[in-house]
Amino acid sequence: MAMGRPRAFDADAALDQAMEVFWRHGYEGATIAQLTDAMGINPPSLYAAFGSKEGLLKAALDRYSAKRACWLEQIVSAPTAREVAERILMGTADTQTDPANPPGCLLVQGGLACGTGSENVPFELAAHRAQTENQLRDRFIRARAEGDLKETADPAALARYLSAVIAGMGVMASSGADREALRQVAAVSLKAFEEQSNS
Amino acid sequence: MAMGRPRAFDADAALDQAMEVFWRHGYEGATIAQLTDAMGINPPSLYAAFGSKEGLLKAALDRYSAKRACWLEQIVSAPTAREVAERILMGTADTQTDPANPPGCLLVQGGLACGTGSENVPFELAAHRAQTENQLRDRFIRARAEGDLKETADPAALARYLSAVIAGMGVMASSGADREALRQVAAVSLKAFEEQSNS
DNA sequence: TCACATTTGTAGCGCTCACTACAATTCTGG
DNA sequence: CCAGAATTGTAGTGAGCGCTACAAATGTGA
Repeated sequence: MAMGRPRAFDADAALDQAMEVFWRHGYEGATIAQLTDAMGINPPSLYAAFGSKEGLLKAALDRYSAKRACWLEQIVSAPTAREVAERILMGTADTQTDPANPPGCLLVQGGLACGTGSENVPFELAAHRAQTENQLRDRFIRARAEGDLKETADPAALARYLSAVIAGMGVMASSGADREALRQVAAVSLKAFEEQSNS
Repeated sequence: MAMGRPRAFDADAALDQAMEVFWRHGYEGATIAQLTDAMGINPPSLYAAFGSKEGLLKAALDRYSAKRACWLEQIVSAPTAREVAERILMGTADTQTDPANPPGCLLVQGGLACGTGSENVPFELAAHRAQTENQLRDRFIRARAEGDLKETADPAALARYLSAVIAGMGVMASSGADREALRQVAAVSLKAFEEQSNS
């Protein structure tokens, strides 16, 4: 048996470039030509490795989520629910205005509404956003069990709330809001949290 | 002088239909064929009346904002800042899940990131979103002057916060969140407000 | 009634899109 | 060193995009 010509590009590095293009232009706004240019490969290589434009997006989303997972681990390991909220809100304000990346969040700007033939792209993004919300909810359930959140607090509602604020910050960042503006939003959001907290 | 053949369609009614298409599919996802079908006219009529696809979007956005303006007037006429916040949050939860419209908000799903040639579409949407934020800010400045908000409260930050939460609710609604979920978010958001309020 | 101004419907323009056929290239197993 | 397997670069493919030329239709003013 022969094993064939080896791939001449690094799939993860190429995915990082594709991620940035989707992030900046959205799924429908990103063209194959832009993607292949950024990835430094030709269309046949792209299709051999990822199957389709949508397949490439899914791979990029998985990579995005994988990177994000470590970051989230750090955040939910904070000692109290209030501190989890503070870290994720302030952290979001910083990462969404990090000049190393396009402004905002790939999971928001990637595409909330798409044309015929790409109807499942928005669902795909939503599924990834839900990961964060679920992780927060689980953390807050634990926080309530530990007496760290009031008995009357609703962990799922709090997680959903943070998820909404984070998405909203992404919308603001995508239209040019600066870091200070996002931190202000984070600071106000946090006040809603302190009311539910025992710490 | 002759006045020419009169237009055979109602521009506002046609704009309502176009608005819905942009709302559901986003700017780039909406095709001229879908738009003309929904509007009940042919392409030349569309281009004679609105100039271009982007011109049509702007007209649809203006109409969207005009309708929204009355609604907002009602809201900022509430007696206290806290009640303004409650009305706009709960009202948003309802309108963004109104089955008469596509879910979410046109100013969010219309297009946060677009491809080459449509770079100003996201800015256009952002400008319309800013109208709401400015109106809220002005209302909160007044509220603080009236002693209705604490002296330490920052009207601009509060308006920005509400604007972010509303955008975040739009993101959630676009991916299928139901009315109850949005109301939960609204309820939690409101707690951040009560802390700044004297009523 | 007739010249003129404007809209309408038909048909199709050039262009770019996502995607691929194909042959040359580059590797491994024997 | 060669046969086979996989990737690479070139050069397109058909389809759908935003948009428009053109002639027929429909109104107004003189």
